[in-house]
Amino acid sequence: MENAVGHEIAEALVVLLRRTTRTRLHKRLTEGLGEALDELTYPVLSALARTGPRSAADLAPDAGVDRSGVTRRASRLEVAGLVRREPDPSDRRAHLLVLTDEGLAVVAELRERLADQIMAGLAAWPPGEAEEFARPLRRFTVDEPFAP
Amino acid sequence: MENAVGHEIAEALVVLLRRTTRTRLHKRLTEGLGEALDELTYPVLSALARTGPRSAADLAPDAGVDRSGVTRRASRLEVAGLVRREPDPSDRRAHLLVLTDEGLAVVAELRERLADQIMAGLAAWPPGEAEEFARPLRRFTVDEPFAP
DNA sequence: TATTGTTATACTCTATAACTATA
DNA sequence: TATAGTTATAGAGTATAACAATA
Repeated sequence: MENAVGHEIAEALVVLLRRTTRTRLHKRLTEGLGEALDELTYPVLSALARTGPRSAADLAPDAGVDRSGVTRRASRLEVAGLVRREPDPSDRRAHLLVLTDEGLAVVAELRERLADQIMAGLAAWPPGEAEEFARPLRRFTVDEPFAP
Repeated sequence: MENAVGHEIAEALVVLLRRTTRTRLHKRLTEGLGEALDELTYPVLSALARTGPRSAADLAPDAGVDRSGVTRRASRLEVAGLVRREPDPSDRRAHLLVLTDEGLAVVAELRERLADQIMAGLAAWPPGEAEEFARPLRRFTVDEPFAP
């Protein structure tokens, strides 16, 4: 077979990118953390934690929706007290979305859950293999796979 | 930091599982292969190629929708001539979804595209690293990550 | 004139619940 | 009675296009 490695990675990716993989993971992660937190609001919260306070327009590409989508999701998070809106000092048209203390705590909890979940799944792996896996996986995603 | 490896894999996964990653990939893969082929019908075609002829109910979990969703998507593929329905000899309630010759050709083309796309993105990697990455990635997905 | 956040509209896709036929 | 495929319905979420305010 030509390009066997490409095919092997491809097959794994198809499984990993299934819609149900994403949905299951997010459902499990956000379980019991309040109604505001689900598959839709999680990426907004997560992106905000990764990059710090940003406007909806800035956040949109990272959240995977357009700015109207960010508005809708952020409003749910705001009602739940996880996010607040602040005027942007450098642009009076814009608002900055900022994680509240409770929002920060929730993000920390989410990250712990995810990391634990993953390591639990890899518990049967030989020692050191997880580390060896993490490095190229990280590089693979940093290369912005399938970017436009 | 506690469980650093878990956190590292987690961060990479969050990026990889973004809705836009999935959408972009499928859009690029199915480009120019006819209107019937898109993000929705691709998983049906792909699962069918992986497992051989199956009923809609059987296929549903792999396609990530319920059986009514499989019916809708399979009907689009049938109109396009990529899939045909055959009576199930062992159960007269069921129909088997079968790839046509054209469907098989399209799947082969899709697989080539995906594998090429991936290897192109990894072209800058040191020799042998792609192979080292493929093995644990495959194991990771085979372990049914985040299964119920 | 362009871009901000927000909202209303039209559209797509889904799961649910029906339905008939068969196990 | 339960399960097959299919279809209609209701609900959720999106992008698009508007809007007023600011750049």
